[in-house]
Amino acid sequence: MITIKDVARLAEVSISTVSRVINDSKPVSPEVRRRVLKVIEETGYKPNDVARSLVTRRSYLIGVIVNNLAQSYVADIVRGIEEIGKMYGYDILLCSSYSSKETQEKYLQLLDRKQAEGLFLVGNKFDDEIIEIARGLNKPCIYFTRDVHEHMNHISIDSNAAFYEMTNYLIKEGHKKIAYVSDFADRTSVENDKIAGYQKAIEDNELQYSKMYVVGGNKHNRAYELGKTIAKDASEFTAVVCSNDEIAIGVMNSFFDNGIKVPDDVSVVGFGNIREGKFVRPELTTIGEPYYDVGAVGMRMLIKMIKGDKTPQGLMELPFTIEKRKSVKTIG
Amino acid sequence: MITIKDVARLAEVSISTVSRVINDSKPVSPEVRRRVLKVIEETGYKPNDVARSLVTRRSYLIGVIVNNLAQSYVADIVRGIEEIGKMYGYDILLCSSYSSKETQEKYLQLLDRKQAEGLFLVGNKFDDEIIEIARGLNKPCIYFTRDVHEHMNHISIDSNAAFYEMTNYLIKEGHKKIAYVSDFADRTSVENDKIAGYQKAIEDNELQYSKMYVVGGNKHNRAYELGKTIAKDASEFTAVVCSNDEIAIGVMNSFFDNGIKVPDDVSVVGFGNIREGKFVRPELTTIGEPYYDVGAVGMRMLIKMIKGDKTPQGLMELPFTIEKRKSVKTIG
DNA sequence: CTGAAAGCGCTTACAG
DNA sequence: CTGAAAGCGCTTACAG
Repeated sequence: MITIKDVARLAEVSISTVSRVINDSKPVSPEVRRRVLKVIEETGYKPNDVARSLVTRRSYLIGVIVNNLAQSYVADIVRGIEEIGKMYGYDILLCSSYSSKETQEKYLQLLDRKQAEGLFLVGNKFDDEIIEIARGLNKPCIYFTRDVHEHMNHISIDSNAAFYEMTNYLIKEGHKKIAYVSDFADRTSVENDKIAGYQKAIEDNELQYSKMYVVGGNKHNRAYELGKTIAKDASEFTAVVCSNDEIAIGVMNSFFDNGIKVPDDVSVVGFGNIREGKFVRPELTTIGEPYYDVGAVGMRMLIKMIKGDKTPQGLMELPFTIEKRKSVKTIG
Repeated sequence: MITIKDVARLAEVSISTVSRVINDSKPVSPEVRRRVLKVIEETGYKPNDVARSLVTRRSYLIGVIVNNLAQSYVADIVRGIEEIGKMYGYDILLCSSYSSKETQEKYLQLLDRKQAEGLFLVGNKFDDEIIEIARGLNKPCIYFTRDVHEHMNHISIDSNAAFYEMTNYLIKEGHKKIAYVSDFADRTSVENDKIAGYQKAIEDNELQYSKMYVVGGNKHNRAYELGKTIAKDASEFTAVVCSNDEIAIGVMNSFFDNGIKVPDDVSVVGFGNIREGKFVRPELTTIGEPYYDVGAVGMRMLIKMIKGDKTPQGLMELPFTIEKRKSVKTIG
């Protein structure tokens, strides 16, 4: 391995001078600069970032802890983080925890030891204990989740408004009997927001009907199973609003297999705009969160915080979109 | 920031001793060990991995360059890499290049400066020039791609055998007229393997019919467009073998929108077993590559190489599976 | 079992 | 504009 010392020796200058030309940190005479550059070129010397990091106390490493990279929205957020990071010279240390608290804690410690300058937690649920450990690290930290926590910088969309708007859209399309499918029995604050948005739309339009189902898990499979039950009630409503796209697709597939046609018999809408929603037939109408932007905006916030700006605390809300596709039918 | 020096001072020992108890590298008397541990506990001291890395010349960092993290198979491979890495204490520096040669090169340099101990390139296509730069880094490197390169450690499945077996499966189900949809006009060696496997099955069964389409791109959209053309010929065959799942789903969707029923009118099969294949209706019958294993096996190879084992060179083949689902019909 | 010292590859006052 | 020296936070022979 060739070091700054070798370059200095070969160029017949001090290592200070080599450092200066590498970093462009202080004036160096053209002649000397040329000599150093030539040696660097010839030897293929590359500065060792570990050594540099030790003295500058900068790692330019951002730790990203995700629950499951395979979820498409997670990949999109990570992409946003990464692209903005790249613009500012930050790199990503990726950690997938698969929702294991133990793994999350291990990674948090690791990121600390590796001198990560900032942290992202990306996923639906992080235990309060993990949040506390993360805070204890005393690093800039941003929390991407659908469940809001206090004391944390947080990026999200206004779920209440989103579900209000989506439900209103269904009503405008002529639907009067609209059911709702929730994810868990023990609701997160975000889920409560969603339900409240849905209910407000029902009430504002003076509709009577509103039926609620609970999946009791976020696996596609659970929604599929529940879908069989919902299918039996299908004559009671013309549309169903689902807490998220995974559920919506599970329900749609269950309908398909039980002879209920979407959207002819029942319209289905979701939330999240996951990639799969465009692959299923009919294509799923859903609420789009700007995941890439969530990552990008979060990264900008984080970089600001790393630079010492204390201002961007608290919650940041991004705009949502209603992705109108084929799973909703206009009723006469 | 609290350092090893602080701990040493507080515990009234030398920093050497502190280092020894942290790393369990040399015997330390129980009494002294207890004292040191107590101080560590009280101060919350955590070793600085950057400093440690500088002296040990170990970073325990593995650079992973992917083209697109949003592809589900990439996420699965990364998962395999990460989980095995975690077992051996290696961490992942994630770099998404989105197929940009410039970005790939930049990341390669970066990973070198960060002292990454090994490299993964994950994606369909990497330019030869990039491969050369990667090799020039002189680090253990593993290449995950569907296009085989010489001089590189490579993990894949036997595409030829996979397509042979899949086509035979269709024939056994009674299909006699089977078309093939290829991805690009300028074929990769893997694509040639696939086509050869398909053709061999046709020939071995003394079937006459074999029609070939070329998508000319790997976007779902392109396959959808081509699907319209294929739909017009639909009476000429009863099954179509697609080069990959993205194409298969594009074709299926095009069939759906053009009134061709899958599998009743035409059976469709793909390759890759991407997540979306289980979400579409009918569920896609496809060839499964064990992506998680690809990542895991690759990581084991890489770690071996890092440890100085020179043996695991060249190509490694993993078993494939035929995922029989709903997009194939048995013909009388 | 323990400590003093050298050194990993850099950056950065400081002095000239 | 340039160099000698100190130091970042550790590990590891070496000596005792």
